[in-house]
Order: sequence, then C-alpha cells, then structure tokens
Amino acid sequence: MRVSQFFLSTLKEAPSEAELPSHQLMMRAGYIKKLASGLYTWMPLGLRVLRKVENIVREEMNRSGGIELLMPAVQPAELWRETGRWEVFGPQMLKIKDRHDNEFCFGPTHEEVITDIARRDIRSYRQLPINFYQIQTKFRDEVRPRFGVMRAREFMMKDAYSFHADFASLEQTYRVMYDTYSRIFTRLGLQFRAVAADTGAIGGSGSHEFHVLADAGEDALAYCPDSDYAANVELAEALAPIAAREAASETMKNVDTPKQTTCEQVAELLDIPLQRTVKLLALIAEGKLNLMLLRGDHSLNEVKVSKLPGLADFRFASDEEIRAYFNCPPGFLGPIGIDRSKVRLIADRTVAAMSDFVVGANLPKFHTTGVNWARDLPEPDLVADIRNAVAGDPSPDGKGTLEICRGIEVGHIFQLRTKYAEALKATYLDAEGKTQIIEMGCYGIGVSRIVAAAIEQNYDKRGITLPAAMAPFQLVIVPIGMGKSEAVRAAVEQLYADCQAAGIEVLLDDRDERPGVMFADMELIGLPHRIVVGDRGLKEGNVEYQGRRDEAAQVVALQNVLELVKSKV
RNA sequence: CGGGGCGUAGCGCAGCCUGGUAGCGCACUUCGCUGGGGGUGAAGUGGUCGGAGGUUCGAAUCCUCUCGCCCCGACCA
Repeated sequence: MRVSQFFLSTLKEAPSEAELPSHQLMMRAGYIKKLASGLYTWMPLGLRVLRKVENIVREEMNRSGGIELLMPAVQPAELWRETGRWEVFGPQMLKIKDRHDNEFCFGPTHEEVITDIARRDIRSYRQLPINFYQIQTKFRDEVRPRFGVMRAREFMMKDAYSFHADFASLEQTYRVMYDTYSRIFTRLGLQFRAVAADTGAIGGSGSHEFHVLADAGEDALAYCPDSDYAANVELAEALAPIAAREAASETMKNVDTPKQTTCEQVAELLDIPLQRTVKLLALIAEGKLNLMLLRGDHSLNEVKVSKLPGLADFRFASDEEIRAYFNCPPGFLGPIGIDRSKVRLIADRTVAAMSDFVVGANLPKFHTTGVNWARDLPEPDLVADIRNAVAGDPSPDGKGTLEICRGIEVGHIFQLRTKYAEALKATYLDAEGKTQIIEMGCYGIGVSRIVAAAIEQNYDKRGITLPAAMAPFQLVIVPIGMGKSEAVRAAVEQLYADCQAAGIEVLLDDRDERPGVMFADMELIGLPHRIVVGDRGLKEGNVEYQGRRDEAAQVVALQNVLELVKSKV
C-alpha cells in the first residue's frame, strides 16, 4: 500500500476527552473516530488491526472445532421474554420498536437466539456436541461508556456457544476453549492471565476470565507467583493473615477522638498502625441490622457478603437508620454494649483473629483501644470471608502469598449448564430415546477491546508499538527526498515491488514529506519494521533498517535488506 | 442516578468576569526556499461561538430553558 493511496489522519495533539494512553494514541494515530458517546468508527488503519485480531480468533476457533455462523443483531422481545431476561437485563439493553410497534432489542448477547436455533435443529444426541460461534457487533447501553473502544456501547465480540449431551462433554469443550483462548492471546503477543471468576447472575458451575495485564485495567486480580492460583479479587478467598488470636495484653479504655471518624484518622491520631483498627459497616437485609467488622486497611467485598445467609439482598444503612439504632453518629460506631438480639455481628476472619484492637466506642467523639474478643464483648455471631483479598494474604491453595495486579477483561468463558436450554425447552433424544435437556457453555472475546488493551500494554513516548501479529502493516519504507533523487525513487520502487512479491504487508510512504514528519507518523501508528532509503546511504549501496522497539537503526546493504526483513516478519 | 466541569474552525485553546459584530497554535490550500527527526517565508481557505427563547440600540459575553460531551461518585463511616 502506498500512503498516497491510503488514508492517514494523524494528530499532534490528542482530543481532550481521551484520558487513557491507548485511547489518546488510537485517536492520534487515526485508528478510530468518535461519532457519539461509546460509538466509534474504525478508520482504515484501525480496521486493519481489528481484522488481524478477528482473523486470529477465527483461525483458532476453527482449529478447535468451532463452526462459524452469523446471527441477527436485532432480536425479537418475545424470545427474551421466554427466558425472563427482557426485564432482568435492564437498561443496558437497547430496546427498539419496528413500524408495527413490535418490540426488539439490539442484541447485547446471543444466548436466546442460539438456543432457539438449537431447540429447532438439534434433535438427537448424534448431533452433539457442537460449538457455534460468530464475530459480530454487539450493543450494550453502558451506564458510563469510557476509554474509547475499551468500554464502548457498540463493540465487536466473538461469542461462542457449545451444546452437549452431558456435563462431562461440556467440561471437555470448556477445557478446549480455555486452551484455545490461551493460544489466541499468546499468538496476539499479549501478556495475559486466566483467572477464576465469579459466575454472577449467569450462574453455572465454572467460569474463567482472561485478562490482559495493564495498570489501567478496571479489574483487580489476585495471583500467587509461586503457584498457578489466580482469581478475580471479587472471588479470591481471603484467608486470615494471622495464624491465631494472641492473648489480650492491654486494658480497654476510651480515648478522645473529637474529629476522627475514619480508621485512617484514628490511627494517625493515636500513632498506631492501621492494621490495629477495626471498622464497622452497617448493612440492612431482611429488615435486620448486620454489623460487618473489617480491619481498618481492608475493604468489604459485596459479592461475598451477598452470598452469606440472610444477606442476599443487603443494602447499606442510611445515616438516619444508624443514628436510630445506635444513638450514635456513623464514624464512632462500636460493637461493645450493643443489643445482640437485634444486631448481628459478622466479623471478617482477620478481625476474629485480632486482639488489643481499636474500634469506635459507640459514643460520639470516642474510640476504644485495647479491645479483645471474649473478654470485652461476646464472640462474633458469624466469622466469614467478607473482604477483598490483598497483597500479602496467604494464597488459598496454601502455596505462598498473594500478589495483586490489574487487568483488562478480554475474554470470559462459562459453563452455563441448562439455564437457557430449560427456559427455551431445548432438548434432544438420547441413545435410549429419552428426552434430555441440552447442556450449554458460552465463550466470549471482546475483539475490539483487545485492540485497546494491546495498545495499553504496548506503547512508548513516540506512539504505538503493537506486537507484529496485530500491526496494521508489517513494514514501512521511508524514502528520503524521493521527489528529488531518481536513485532513491528507483531503489524504493524496486524494494516495494520485491516486498510485495515476497508477501510482506508493506507500506510505502511516498508522500515526499520531510523525514521528521514521516518518521513521526510511522512511529505513531505502530509499524514493527522500517527501512529508510536515502541518497546518503545509497551512494555506498546501503539502506537503514530499524525495528520499532530498537534503540537505533542498523546499516544494511540494499541487496541484503529484503532477506533481513523476511527473517524478521 | 448523584456531584463537578466543558461546549468558540478538523485538533488543542484564548476571548466571557467588565456586552460593541471573533482570535492564537497546529492542520489544510498555493507559491518559494529547504531537504536524515514534526524546518521556513509569503499569500490564503475555513466558525449562524452546541440549540432555543429572553434582556439590550447591540449578546460568544448577561438571564432562562434545552441538548451534547467529559470526569468523579454510587453508600466501604
């Protein structure tokens, strides 16, 4: 491709709305253009990258026995009412009406449609297992779209759905998909991690997320460097870091904390580590008050809390409710001397193992120090894992301590079991001629998000440094003074033709711009290899080669450069 | 949904407080010089100042409403 016949639109300054490096660079490099909030055009250059990702995903899916099809983006409401998700999915689903006033949605996902296909066309166990997939535009009306195509409303997704006669078959395909996803992200050249995930509302027995590792990631991941344990912190089990409760050594006393309402402030005033304080959170569930006790430096995990008995539909108590129950403002709440017949005390495992701790006195402007379980207050009504795991916690597999890193979720695989098949009555006849419910799995990859995530992981001060597998072109030829030097022109034209003949995706910057302009543009858009041809080197029969991530260029004989590039791409 | 901020040329911004008929940098067009890291000179193109209504002799500027965009938060005491 010649730049003069392509469409480049680079910017020196990023639009002010872009915050993340990947978003800024995608805008500056002219990969994408925004149409409206969460809606982006993939410009020619960006589309080439998107297609690279798409093709790798397709190749690997096909290699693993996936069968591609394409379902409609617009789906009838009727189908969603059958599974009850028309209401459940909520405002994230874009609902539309046709001219006859019939209701539809722009598909946020395709379990209903694919299961409808399965119930119509799958009749026998002989047709199972089967794994359908598609690569298609989805629409989810996000509360807050942000970071460009990272969290857009309209996005490209690969979604696969497998159907099985029994759970063992589902588990087998699930493992195949796990391996397929690992191969896809490896081929793309990304640093990633597969983590155990919460199955959430979708249900089912198994689920893994695939994350591209990046500081800007919206998810926190807990992993053990000494083993293969890895989980989303939402799910990671938090063990008590303290082996056993130590004996009480301090006497309990109230201290003045006139303005100190947070653990941080109290710890600072008393000049003690935050790890010796305990904070209380008042939750209301089933009309009852629950006090959650967490160490001062820990944070509540709402997913874990909602799984405790009687707390499925909890909410945080309001200030007014707290005052009514405790006759004390929030910030000074304490567990001592409260009516335990009305309030349930739920302690995190860590808190249950603490001694001589500091907690609110349940008295305005006072905290209590030297508090000990049993001696000063009855043991908790329930000891449970209610916090987010933190770095330094013991790994749940007992093989070391946890580290925390951040990731961008780019893939998610689920064992759906029979949830949708039951609702939509998707059945088959087994070998005995008996009707059975079909087992299902589903497997998603955020194709467009991968592009943003990859750039988030691969950029420098000059621009994008995408892995070769995703780069829009493999090689750029930059001629210096092409318009003036016939020797340069002849050399680059020959080289360009030779590269094309060799099957290299080559871009020729034939704009006859000043060198700095061309270098800057080509570095910005992220091409892995560059050959510079100028009169200066050509006199000696030389050109320059430089990899996008190389410190400096190397001089190469013109006659050898094609071989060099062939060995690199 | 709550809070904050911003809408002026393709992009980045100034002007608004204190009303007087719109400006800067980049980009773009033409010509010249230049020619290995976003060079330079000259001459240009491009904006109903997000929209509607109001106040005023006069509104980008003041008032009201509205639309859009961005950020933070969504109960962690």
